[in-house]
Amino acid sequence: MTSDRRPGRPRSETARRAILSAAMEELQQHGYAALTVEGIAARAGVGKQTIYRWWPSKADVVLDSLLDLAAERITVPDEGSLPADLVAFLTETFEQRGQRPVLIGLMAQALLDPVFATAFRDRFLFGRRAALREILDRAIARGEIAPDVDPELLIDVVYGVLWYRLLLDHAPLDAAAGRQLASLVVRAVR
Amino acid sequence: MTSDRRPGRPRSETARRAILSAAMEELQQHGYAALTVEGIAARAGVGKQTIYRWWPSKADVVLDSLLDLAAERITVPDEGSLPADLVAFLTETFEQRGQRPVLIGLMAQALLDPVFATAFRDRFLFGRRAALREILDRAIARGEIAPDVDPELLIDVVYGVLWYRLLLDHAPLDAAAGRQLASLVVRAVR
Amino acid sequence: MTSDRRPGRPRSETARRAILSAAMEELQQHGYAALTVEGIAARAGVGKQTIYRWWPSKADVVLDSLLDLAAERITVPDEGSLPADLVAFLTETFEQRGQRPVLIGLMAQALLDPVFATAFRDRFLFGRRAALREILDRAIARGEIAPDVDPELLIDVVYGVLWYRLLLDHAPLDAAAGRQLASLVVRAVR
Amino acid sequence: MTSDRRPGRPRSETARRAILSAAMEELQQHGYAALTVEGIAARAGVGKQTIYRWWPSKADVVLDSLLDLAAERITVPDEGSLPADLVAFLTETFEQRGQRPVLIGLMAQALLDPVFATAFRDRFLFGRRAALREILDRAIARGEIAPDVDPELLIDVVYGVLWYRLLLDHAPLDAAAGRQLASLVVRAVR
DNA sequence: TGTTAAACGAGACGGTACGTCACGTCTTGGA
DNA sequence: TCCAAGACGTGACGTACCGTCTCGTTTAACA
Repeated sequence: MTSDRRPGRPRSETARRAILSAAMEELQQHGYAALTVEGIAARAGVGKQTIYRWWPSKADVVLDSLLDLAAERITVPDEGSLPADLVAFLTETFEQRGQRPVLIGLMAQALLDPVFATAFRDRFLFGRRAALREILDRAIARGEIAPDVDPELLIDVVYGVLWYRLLLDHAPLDAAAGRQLASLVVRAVR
Repeated sequence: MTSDRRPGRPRSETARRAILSAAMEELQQHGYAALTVEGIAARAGVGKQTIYRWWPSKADVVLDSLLDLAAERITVPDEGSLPADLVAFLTETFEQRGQRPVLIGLMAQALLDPVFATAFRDRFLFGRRAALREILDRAIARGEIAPDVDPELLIDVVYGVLWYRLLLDHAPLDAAAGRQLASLVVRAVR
Repeated sequence: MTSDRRPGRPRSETARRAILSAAMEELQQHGYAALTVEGIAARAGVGKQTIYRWWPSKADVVLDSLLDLAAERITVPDEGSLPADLVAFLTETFEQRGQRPVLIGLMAQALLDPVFATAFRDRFLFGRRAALREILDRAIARGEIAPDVDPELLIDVVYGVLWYRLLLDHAPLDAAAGRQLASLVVRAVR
Repeated sequence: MTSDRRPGRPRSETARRAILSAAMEELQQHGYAALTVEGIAARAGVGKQTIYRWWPSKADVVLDSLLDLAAERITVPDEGSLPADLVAFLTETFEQRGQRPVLIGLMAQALLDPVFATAFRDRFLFGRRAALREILDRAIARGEIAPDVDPELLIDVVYGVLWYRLLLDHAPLDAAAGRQLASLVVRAVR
């Protein structure tokens, strides 16, 4: 067994955390459009180079902040029936108050930068899809979903509505909306 | 009846068209992220001021280009039944090949700039929603949609899936996808 | 006869002067080593790009400042005899108090940057040499300089001593030093 | 008698020599302007700290390299007469081909950094002056120099011409130039 | 048929942030 | 204690665009 340390001064965990926090604070206060690498560095008390050394863009910093925060929070309910699972999952998912600035900022960046888009999909969005897929797979096993319904389309419907409302901000995004959508989905798969 | 002419040299229609074309060409060639006002002006053979005189931002130029192109193309099918209408509407809507760079660019801008977001919603997105709403209202009148189904949620489902796939680019966006979604919606509203 | 104006907004004379003054002030206060383009721009109330648009480097700004100031000051004495001319020329030339920071800064830059070195030679140093050459040519015509003495070497001697003392700062650089050198040169050319 | 050893690991002579060589190689290849501490360290296979531990700046490294190389080479001729000594000294001194990049780099640094300027003067330039002074003192003892001629000024003349040509690079710097200057000096001191 | 006034092209302007470079210092494990 | 390695805070670099401004020129309606 050998030491897995690389030579040289190790990466500063203090700086890493200061950067992630600073990014979230700047974002919450001034919005994603006003977010700058220089601003993050200044607030974190860190050199710009320390940011560029570890993250290819400011969006990747924000994504890491989000993943750090959301790490523990993905819970897949297992209530025994599709309607119960869906309501539990969607009411929780739809109550992402405060996350809107983060999510639309990341999405904006993903739309402008294909490289980041891949990271965003793989590290964030696809994880959420997998959680929902688990619920649907259990429902399929129980025979709660008609065999001619494509579960991937159902996932698109659920997250489509979520993101569409997140982006347009034209309709409420809360537990009630989650319940309403859950009931529509249940109706559609019979 | 009065002359609506203002004194001075009138706005140049030539310049206007050159700007809209240049914007679309730049966008198609280099993507929205690389679009700059200076680039548009240079390609159009126009001074920057001429752009700023008539549009508040480059996104508004692109939106105008899009609306110019799409002006005639919003047709609301009326086939006599919800399934037929939906299939007609969605197969056409989902076949927007080539429009993706424009649409995701505008959406990115809308996410970053709340002022433009309003313009984008009011001048583009809500128009699309209204078309679908017309179809649904006719179906409701015919009794094809259960009374406890909120048509606005149905619209969110349809455009949610459309935009979600447009943004993520993880699943096909074509006539087949349109038909699949149409059949799911029909199933859900019974 | 046509207007020789180029199209577009003309160069701002105000900005030009503000930049040259700011450069000289910064240089006098903090020295050439601490001179930065950002510092000049900030003090002049000007964007950095306005400096880069017109000067390839900060050294060229300083050189322009120097030439602006020194424009009128090159006077070639004509007293009728080599000793008198030399004393007049050297006492004046050697009394360049306050210019030392400027001159050694420019020389340092010229040593580090061959492109600027050419500009410095052609626009400043060779002009000084030409003035002395005029004096020597008159002396040659009068037969005051032995024919086997190369006037270019004499110029090197005079400016060599000047610059060597400027650079090393090990010996006085004043009117007395000028007189002493003048008498040595006169002695050498007999 | 005590051991002059300090505790701990002794300084690595290997590293010292690698640093001096690397500095000279970088300088000869890319010029002084492109010389960096990081570049020297990388080429020498040495940590940056090892350089900073022993030298205050990169210029001091180069100065040490130069002094290492030039250690043995200062020879003061003693031919019995001023003209012979001067010709011998100047022809040798002026033939410093290959040294130009080193010398102008060090001079540039000295002009920008007063601390290094002192080191450069004391450790390099004044040693050269002393050699010439020895020759002149012998000539004074022999009565070859008129008593009203300041030998320090003569030294300034000689090194002034040398450095002025080194800096401007406008005239040859070779044995012939050395002989020409020697004959002018001899003429001037009669 | 000139006068008036706004739009036009060109491009310079004061700014902001970018991503990079090198500085000189600090912090590891190993010699 | 020194060494190689390399991360750190710092600060300036030169560039790209922003949105505004100031030129001389063009183009129409009005006088």
